[in-house]
Amino acid sequence: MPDGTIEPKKGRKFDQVLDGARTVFLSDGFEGASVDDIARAAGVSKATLYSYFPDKRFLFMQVAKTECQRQADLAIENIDMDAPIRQVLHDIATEMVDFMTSQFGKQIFRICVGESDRFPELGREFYESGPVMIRAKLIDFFEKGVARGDLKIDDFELAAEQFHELSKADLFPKLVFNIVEDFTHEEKERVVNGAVDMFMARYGT
Amino acid sequence: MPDGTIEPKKGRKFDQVLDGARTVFLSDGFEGASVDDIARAAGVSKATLYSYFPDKRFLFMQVAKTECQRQADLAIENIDMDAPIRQVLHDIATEMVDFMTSQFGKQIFRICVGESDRFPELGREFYESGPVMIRAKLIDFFEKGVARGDLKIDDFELAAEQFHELSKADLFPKLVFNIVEDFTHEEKERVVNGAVDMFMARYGT
DNA sequence: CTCAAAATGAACTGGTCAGTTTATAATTAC
DNA sequence: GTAATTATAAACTGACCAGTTCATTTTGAG
Repeated sequence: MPDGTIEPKKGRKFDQVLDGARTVFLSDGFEGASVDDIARAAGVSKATLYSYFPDKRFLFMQVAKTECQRQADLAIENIDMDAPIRQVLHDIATEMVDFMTSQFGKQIFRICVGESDRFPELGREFYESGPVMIRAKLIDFFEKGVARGDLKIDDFELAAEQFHELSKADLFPKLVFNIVEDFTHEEKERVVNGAVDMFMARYGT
Repeated sequence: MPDGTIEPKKGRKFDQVLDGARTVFLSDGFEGASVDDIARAAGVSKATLYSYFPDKRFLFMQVAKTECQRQADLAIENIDMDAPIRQVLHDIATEMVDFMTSQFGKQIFRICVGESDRFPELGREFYESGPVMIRAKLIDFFEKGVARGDLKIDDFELAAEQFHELSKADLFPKLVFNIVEDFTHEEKERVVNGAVDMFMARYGT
C-alpha cells in the first residue's frame, strides 16, 4: 500500500479515458460521439473503457461534472470584490460572458439542453454546478453591496438572475443558434456595460 | 381545375404527414424520432411520406417553420399597443413567457439548440423566425415610446434584447434543464414585473 | 365504368452503434 | 521469475434506422 502518492482515482487509465471522452464529446455532442471514437482518442481499448465506466451516459456525466468543477474553480478567484461596485459588476459579467462564449461553455450547454429530456439527471447536475453556483456568488456580493449602502435590493434571487441574463443579452441567442462563432472584445463590452448600467439604474442607491 | 377551394399545398396527405411529424418530433426530438414512427403517427405509409419530403431534415424544417409562423401569428395581435407603457411592457413580457413555457416553445428550443451544430440551417431558420421577429416588434414599440416621451433609449437593439432576456430570468434555466415542468401564474408575474421595473428604471423618463 | 395517379405495405439495403466476449499480450507485485 | 492483475485487438451480437423498391390496392376524375 504505497500511500506516498495521492490515491489515484480508479486505475492507471482512468484519467486518460476521461480526457479522450472530453475531447470527443465536446466536438461531437453526446449522440454524435461514438464509444469507439472515444476509446481511440483516449488511446485505450474499448474493453478497458468499459472496465472503468458502466456505460456511455455515466462517462458523459463524469466528464461534464469534472469539467464544470474545473471551470468554476478557475473563474471565481480573479475578481477583486472590494473594487468600486461598477467595476466588480463589470468583471463578474465579463467572466460570465467569457465562459459562455468559450468552446466548452457553448458545447456543454448545447449538449445539456439537447439531452436533458431523455437524460434528466444531466440537466439537473449542470444546473446545480453552473447557474446555482453563479447565483450564490452574486447574492453574496449583492449582500455586501447593500450593507455598504451601494445597493438597494428586495428580491436578491431575482436580482441575481436578472444580472445573469442581462450579461448574455444578444450574445447568447446568436451563439446557441450558431449565427456567429465568436465575438470581439467590443461586442462583449457593449453588452457587459449595458448590463451594469441597467442593473445600477434599478438597484443602485 | 376547381379553383373553388384554396389550392391545397401539395397533395391530399401533405398536412397529414406534417401533423404526424409535429407530434413525434415534439415528443421525441429530432434524433429520437424515427421516420417509421412519424409515418405511423400520420397514418400514412413511409413511401408516401418520402414522396412528399425528400428527407427527415427537410421534414423537420418544415414542421419548425410552420409552427413558428403559426405561433407568431397567434401571439402578436392581442396586445393593445396604446395602453400605458408599463401595461404594454407587461403584456409583451407575458406573451413571451407564455410562449417560452409552452410545450412547443420548450421543445422546439431544445431541439434547435441540440441540433444546430450538426444542422446549421435549423438554428438560423429558428433565430430568424423567432428572436429576430420579437426584437423587431419590440423596437417598433420602443420607437413609439420615445416619440411619446415615455422612454429614452440610445441603443434600441440592445434595449430589446435586454428586455427579452429579463423576461426569462430564473424561469428559463429551470425550464431548459428540466428542473421544473411548469410555473404558476405568480411565479411568472414575479419575473414579468421584475423585468418591467428594471426596464423602466433604466429607460423610463 | 375505366384508367391513371396516388397510396400502401412489406421486404430489403447498407450503414451505425452500444456493449460483450475471447484469446492474447503487457504490467506489476512479490 | 512467476503469478496475478490489467490491458489489448478484433470479431461479434443484437438492435435500430434512413431511405428505396416493387408488386398490389385504393382513389377519384371524366
